Amino acid sequence: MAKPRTLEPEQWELWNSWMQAQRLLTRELDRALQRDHGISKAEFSVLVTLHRAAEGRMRVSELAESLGWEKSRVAHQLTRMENRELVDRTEDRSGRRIGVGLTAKGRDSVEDAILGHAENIRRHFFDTLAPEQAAAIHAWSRQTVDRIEARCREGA
Amino acid sequence: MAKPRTLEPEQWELWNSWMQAQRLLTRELDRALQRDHGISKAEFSVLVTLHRAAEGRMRVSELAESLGWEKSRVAHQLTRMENRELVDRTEDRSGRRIGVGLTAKGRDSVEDAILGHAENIRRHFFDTLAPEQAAAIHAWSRQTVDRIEARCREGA
DNA sequence: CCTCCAGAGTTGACGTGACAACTCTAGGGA
DNA sequence: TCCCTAGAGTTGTCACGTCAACTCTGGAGG
Repeated sequence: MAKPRTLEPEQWELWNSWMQAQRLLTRELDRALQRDHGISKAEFSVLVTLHRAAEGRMRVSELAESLGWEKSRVAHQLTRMENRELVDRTEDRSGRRIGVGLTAKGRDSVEDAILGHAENIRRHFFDTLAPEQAAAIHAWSRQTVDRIEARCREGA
Repeated sequence: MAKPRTLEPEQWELWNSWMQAQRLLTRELDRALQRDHGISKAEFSVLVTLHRAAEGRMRVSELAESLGWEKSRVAHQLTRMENRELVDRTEDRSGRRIGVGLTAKGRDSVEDAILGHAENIRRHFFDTLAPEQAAAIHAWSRQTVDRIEARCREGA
C-alpha cells in the first residue's frame, strides 16, 4: 500500500513536538499579554481589529468576518469586554445593537499592548528562527490555510 | 538598532498565516474526532495515554506528567470522563482516590479512534509536507520546546 | 396589505483550560 | 509523641470556544 494506515514513529515524534511547541509558545505569549497588559489574547485580537478600523467602529458581523470567528463567539467576547469596559456597543433608537467601538480604556490598552506583543513574538519566535525554517513554516502555513479553506468552501 | 521595536510586514504575514494554519488544522482534527468517534481531542489524549500504560492504570500525577497538563486540568477532565464512563477511578479502602484506568467502553473508543486519527494527521499534515519542510519544522519544534522548558525550569 | 424568510445579533448549555485555595495523608524531625 | 510540611488530589471560579436555538427586523413576493 502506498498509504500506510498509521504513522511511522518518527512521524509521531515530529507531530508531537510540533504540537507541543505550538502549545508552549502560544501559552507563553498569552501569559505575557495577561501579565504585562492585563488582557487576554482574545481581547487583544478584538481590540487590534477595532483599532485598525478606519472609524474605530464596526458591525459585529464585520468583526466576525475580519477575525475569522463565529458570530456567537464574537457576541460572547463582546459581552465580557463590555463588562470590563474595553468596548461599547452602540444602539439605534429602538435599542437594537448596531455597532461596536473602543472605549478610551480599550484604546489605551491596545496601544500599550501592541508594542510589547510584537516584541514578544520577535523574541520567542523570530529570533530563534533560521531563514530556511521560516521559509518552510511559511510555505506550509499557506498550503494548509488554502487547502482547508478550499475544503470548507466545497464541503459547504 | 539591531533589534527593531516592531515586526516587519512579512514577519506579520508569516506569523498570522502560521497562527491561522494551526487554528484551522487543529479544529479540523478535533471535529473529525468528534464526528467519527464521538470523543474530543482532550479525551483522546487521556485515553491514548492510559492505553499505552503497561497495566492500563496510572496515578493522576503520572497522567499529568505524561500529558504535560496541570493536575487540576487532569482532575476536571477525569470527572467529565468518569461521567461519560470512559474511565474509572479506583479507591483504596478508606475511599481515597488512588488511580485511574480505562473502562471497556473507553478501551473500545481509543482503539477505534486511533487509526482514524493517525490517518487524518497523515492526510492533513504529512501528505502536504515536503521532506525538507519536515526537517525544518522538526528542528524548530525541538528548539522551541527545549528553550521554553529551560526558561520555565530556571524561572521556577 | 400580509406573510414569510434570510440575515444580524443574542443567549444558553456545555466542554475546555488556567489559576488559586482547599483537604488529606504520609513521613521526618523537635 | 506531636507538629508540620510536602505532595497528591479535588474543588471553585473565571475566561474561552462551539453548537444550537432563539429574537428581531427589513425586505421580496403573494
